[in-house]
Parts: sequence; C-alpha cells; structure tokens
Amino acid sequence: MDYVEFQKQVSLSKQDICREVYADNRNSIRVKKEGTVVKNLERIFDATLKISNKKGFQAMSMRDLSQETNLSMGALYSYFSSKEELLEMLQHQHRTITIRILEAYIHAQKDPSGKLRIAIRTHLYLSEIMQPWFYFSYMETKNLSKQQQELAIASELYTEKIFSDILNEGQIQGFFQIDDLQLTASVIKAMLQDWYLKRWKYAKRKISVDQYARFVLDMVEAYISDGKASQKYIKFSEAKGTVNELSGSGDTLSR
Amino acid sequence: MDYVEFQKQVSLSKQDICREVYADNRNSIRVKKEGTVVKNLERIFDATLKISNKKGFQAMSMRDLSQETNLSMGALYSYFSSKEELLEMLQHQHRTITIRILEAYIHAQKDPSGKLRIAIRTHLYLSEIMQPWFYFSYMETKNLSKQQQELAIASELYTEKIFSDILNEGQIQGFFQIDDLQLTASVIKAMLQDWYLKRWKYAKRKISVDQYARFVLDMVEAYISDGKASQKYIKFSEAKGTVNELSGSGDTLSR
DNA sequence: GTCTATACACAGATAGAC
DNA sequence: GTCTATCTGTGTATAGAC
Repeated sequence: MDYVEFQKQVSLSKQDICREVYADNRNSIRVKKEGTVVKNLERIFDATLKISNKKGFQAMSMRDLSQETNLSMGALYSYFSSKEELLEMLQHQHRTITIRILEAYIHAQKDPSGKLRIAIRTHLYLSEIMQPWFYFSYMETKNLSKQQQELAIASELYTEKIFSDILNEGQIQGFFQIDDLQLTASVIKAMLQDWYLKRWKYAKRKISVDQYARFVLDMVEAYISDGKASQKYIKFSEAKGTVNELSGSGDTLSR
Repeated sequence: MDYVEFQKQVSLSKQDICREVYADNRNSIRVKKEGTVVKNLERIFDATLKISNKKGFQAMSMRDLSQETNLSMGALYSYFSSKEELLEMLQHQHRTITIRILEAYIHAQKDPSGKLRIAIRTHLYLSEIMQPWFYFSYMETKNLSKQQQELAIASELYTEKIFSDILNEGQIQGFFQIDDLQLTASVIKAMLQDWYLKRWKYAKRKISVDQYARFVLDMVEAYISDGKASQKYIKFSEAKGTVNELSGSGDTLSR
C-alpha cells in the first residue's frame, strides 16, 4: 500500500466528516436542514483549522472566524453554543476517525510484521490527509477543560498501546527482538508525530509521505530485527500485504 | 557522561540566566538595581513558564502573572514594555543557551561517534534541566511576530544541521552507513523533542533521562552502523569520552 | 437560518501617588 | 521601585429584526 492507494481506499471527504458531526450533535445544533449544516460546518472547520494553526485557537477571535467563513457571529452560534464546544467537536472528531481507521487497517493484517508496517503507514497517510486536524489536536490540547484533556491523553496512550501490542505480539512470535516495548512504541509515535508537526520542513525539502514512511520503517526494522533472518522476513512480507477497502464517498480532504 | 555529571558541570542556575537577560536588556528594563532585577526576573520567568505551560501564553493574562509573581501590573511593566516582549525574551534566551552549551560540548569531542553521542546526551540533559523553557519555546512559536518566527525556525534548522554535520563527518570517515543524512538528523531531533514535549508520560513511567538517552543512542546506532565493526567502535568509544567543564555557579534550575 | 446591534466582562497598558 | 486606579480596545455571547 502506498499513499495514493490509501487515499482511494478511504476517500474520507470533508462532507462525510461534517455529516458525522451533525449526526453526533443533533441536539446542540440549532439549524435543522442537513444540507445547510454540512455546508456550513465544512466552512467553519476549514476556517477554524486554518486560523488556529496559524496563530492559535485562543488567539482566533469569533470575529476572525465570522470573517473567514462569511457567516455572522449570530449564525456561528447556531452551530455550537460556545467557542469551547467548537474546540471539543474538532478534537473529538479527530480522535474518533483516527482510531476507527487505524484499527480497521491493522485488523486486516495477520502477522505482526504486516501489522506494524500497516500501522505506521496508515498513521502517516491519515495524518497526511488530515494534517490540519492532527496539528490542531496536538497544539490545542491545553485549551481543553480538565475533563477533555483526560480524553486527549487517554487517546494518545491508546494509540501508543496499539503499537506496543503489535511489538509484543511480534516479540512473542519471535520476529522482533526488543528490549523495551513501551519505549520503542513511544519513539515510533514521536517519529509519526514529527511528520504532521513539522510539515513545513518536509514540504520544503520535497520529502513525500511515502519516502518518510519508508525511512521510518527502515529505522524501526533495523532496531527490532534480530539478525538477518527476521529482517529478511519483514522486508519480504512488505510485498504481499493487502487491505480491505473501507466505505466512504465524495471528494477528498485536501489542503 | 551521565545526567548527574552534566548537572554538576554546567551548574546553570536561574540567577545566571536572569543576570544574562539583564545584561542583554539594560536599556529596556527600567529598574536599575541588579539584585532586584535578577530576583524579580526569576519570579517573572518562573511564573510565566508555569502558567503558560499549563494553559498557554495567550491565555495567561497580565493579572494572572501579577498574582503569581506577587508584583503589581505596574511593576511588571518596568521589566518589559509589552507582553510580546516578555515572550521574545524567553524565546531568545532559550535559543542562546541551547546553542552555546550544545556547541561547547560537541567541540570538546574529536571523533564523529563521540560527537554524536555527546550531542544527543547534551541535548537531552539540557532539555531535562530546562524542560519548561524547551516546552514553552516549542508551543509558543506561533505567538511570535513573523520576524521572530523566522528566528525560531532558523534555530530549529541550525540545531538539526549540527546533527547532520556530525553524521556526514562520520559517514565520510567510514564509521556510519546512512542513506539520507538530513532525514536521519530530522528523526533524531524528533526523538529528542519527545523527551521534553511528553515529559508527563516519561515521568509517570519513571523513565530517567539516562535511560532515554541510552535508548535513543541504541536505536540510532542500530540504524547507522554498518556491520559489527563500526558498531563495536561506537559502543567502545562511549566509555572514554570526557568533556571540558563549563563556567557557572549558584543553585541549579529545577522544577 | 441569518443578520445587525449591543451587552458587559476582561484584556493590555499607563499615569501618578507613595 | 512598586502600587492603585483607570483608560480604552477587544473578547465572547445574545436578543430580536428580517
């Protein structure tokens, strides 16, 4: 699987995301026509991510948002009851999508080597498609309430555990040779995060997400491989992995 | 060199830092008694880092800062002319100290393996001593002016170049075997950053900075080593490195 | 469903007493 | 050198017209 293939498979559109948000918030959103809601939520999310990722969510005023979306402040407040709620909607949606897609792809794999490979690629590819969402979630965690911060932390640890579970499985089955599973999973996450946190840098250098994925895999494999045998196995298994297609339609997220 | 040894060598105290800031800003700081300035700057910096790292610099009001420092708002404004200037002081000081100490330690090393090892350890140890400063600089870059943001980016790239230069030297001398120098330097940085960005996580798991340093070194060495020979060389060279002592006095930064 | 106009709380910053 | 009191702009949020 490469990035182009991943994009086709998930075809995760902005509309899809906004429809899902509407479904989850029918009570708090005062506007009732789905078409209108989806259209405006898309503008609101786009604008929020754009402005916040430039100068921070706290620094983005509702007047800024009003101008960027071409919606009045009154109109904005019929889609959420407070600025904080807008923040929570974005964070929640990001977490939900990430977990869902990551798990779907990993579960389609049988062996630990394939799982590890696909987990790393899926995370990178998803963060490529939804870069503004990933960046936003990371940088704006502080602005959440205590309660919502706990959720963000739990999600971070959960994702890490997905990786350490795979590593553990591979260790038990004798494919990997790892001293500290948790620490290994932790730095894998750090490398994945760098991709969306330092996007400007990689873009400037014209590093593609596939190049980066290849690099991370090489580095991780060099560390966890116990001699030539298991290393050969991993390299070989990269060729034969397949993934079930996932549902979705509409145009893709881009930025 | 381990962390305890590093701490003794640098003995980088809060007073030292504040004295330096005073020296750099004699014109803009209205208070003239050095003792008073140093004492109050220390309170101001402590409070700013504490509040900002919890809820963000933008979200910290001058009234928050006034309460935490036990200084009136009027008093605060005799140490800086605007909130933005306070931000710049912290960022500038952090960059200056980091570069100075990193370079001092690296230049004391002869061979690339020693340089790489000491560069990684020095960066980790310094970010351990000054964790609030590192975290702050990373998270608050957005709030800087365009001009100041350029400086922050330049600094980020400069640090990365320190690493890629070392890797390049090792490559030329035949110790390292690396496909992409820049990408390798980039993920090394990502791993170093994770240490101060996710401090809560490592603290909870009781991972010491020395454990983390050992782990990063192992991972990097596994990747850049070309067979057993060079790997042995690196491992061996770890034992014999020494570093010149650096000046400084007073109590150490802690948090 | 969206707009305009406005309430009112709080931000950063300063003047002048002590 | 520090404080108190206050100026003025901007923030979030809402009411009520259309």
